[in-house]
Amino acid sequence: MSPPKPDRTALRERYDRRQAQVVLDAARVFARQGYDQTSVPQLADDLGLAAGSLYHYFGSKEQLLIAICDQLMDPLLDEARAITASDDDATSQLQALVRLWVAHVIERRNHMLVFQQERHVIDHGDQWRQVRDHRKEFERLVESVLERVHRDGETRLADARLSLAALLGMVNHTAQWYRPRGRLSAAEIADGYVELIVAR
Amino acid sequence: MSPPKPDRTALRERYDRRQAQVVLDAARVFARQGYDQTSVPQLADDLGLAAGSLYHYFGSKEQLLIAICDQLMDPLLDEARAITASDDDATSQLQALVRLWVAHVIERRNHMLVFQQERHVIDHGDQWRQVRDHRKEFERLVESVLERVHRDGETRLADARLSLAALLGMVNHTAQWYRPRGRLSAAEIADGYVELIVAR
DNA sequence: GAGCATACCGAATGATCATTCGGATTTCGA
DNA sequence: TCGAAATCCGAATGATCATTCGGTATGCTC
Repeated sequence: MSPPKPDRTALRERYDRRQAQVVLDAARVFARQGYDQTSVPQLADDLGLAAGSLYHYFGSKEQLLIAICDQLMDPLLDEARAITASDDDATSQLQALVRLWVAHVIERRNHMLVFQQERHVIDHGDQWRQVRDHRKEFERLVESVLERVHRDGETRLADARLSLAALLGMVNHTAQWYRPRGRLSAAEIADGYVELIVAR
Repeated sequence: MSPPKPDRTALRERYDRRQAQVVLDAARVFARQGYDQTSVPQLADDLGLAAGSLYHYFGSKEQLLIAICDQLMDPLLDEARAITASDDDATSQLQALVRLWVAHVIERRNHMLVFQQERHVIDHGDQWRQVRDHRKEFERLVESVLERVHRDGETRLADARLSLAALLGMVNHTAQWYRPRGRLSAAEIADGYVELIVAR
């Protein structure tokens, strides 16, 4: 792993772009074959590279896995922060948040599948603190919005934490059944989920 | 793998019991460490056995994984069949089904976690047809009950298939957050889920 | 308690894997 | 177009793993 050294901006950008593309492609392969069942030479083959070349972009197979999780969580977390910082009422924030979230899960379906498959590594690994923290922060954002909806008397369930668990479950599960060109759009799915949680 | 040959019933039973216990223990270890990250010698060690001894009960590591999935799905499917064969109205059947299902997911939490982690193997492997078929049949049972609830005009969502996806997501996700001695009982959780889906 | 099938052991085997590295090739800046 | 840096290659390395097998220990049946 040896990214360009000085401030050669153009080179740096090319490197970053290529790296991001490798992450994207690797997510697709891992989602289908499994992270552990995919050897590095085989992965490189699928990406049109040689085994050694991958190590130009990633120090190890595990760091590649971390990069997949970062590519999933970082932009989601950024946008979620923006939504929850707005002045809208809690229920509107919840709807915006779930729409964003579902769209993200669908767009990065492969990342989600890898993320879920490797839950045990993420939960226990030493190098995984940042990924864990980001997931935790995102869940806390959803939780706090949901608690405000609850205080406004607009949740269906008496227990706000059960609402949270249910919402986490259904949204994240979307990655496993959604197919492009399906009957429902991301927004329709998201609005359905919100309708289940929120009392009208 | 050499189970007792003739009809020595007592021996056969002892063998089966021990085998089932190995499956149970293996599920716990795999849920924590991951199936691929757990070597057979290490697994054997955790079970208080030697590596070779495991092969007395299982022809391969993959067959052990299949046994874990069978131990999860088979009893669930049997009980689900009984519920959906009853004369109760659709909504009552749905509640009974979800209660059973949540209780099962909680009781066999480790199996569920392994099942979810190894989704890609189950989906694509050759020896996995039976596990796939059983999962499919269970989902169809839930689907058909849900469709009847829908026809009775008692679902919250206009789309019965979205209700199904949401329900599958939240129930299965329960394995990931439930802790024994938690605030909510299995039945309370199940009833909460049903409350979200069904219009009162 | 003799005889025997079962239950278990653990070192040996062969395959596979992640990673390394010396060098070939390509691309970029000037 | 030229030199240097970046990119890529792929065979070699050392470790790890699933599985096997020849053998011992255990405990049931008679």
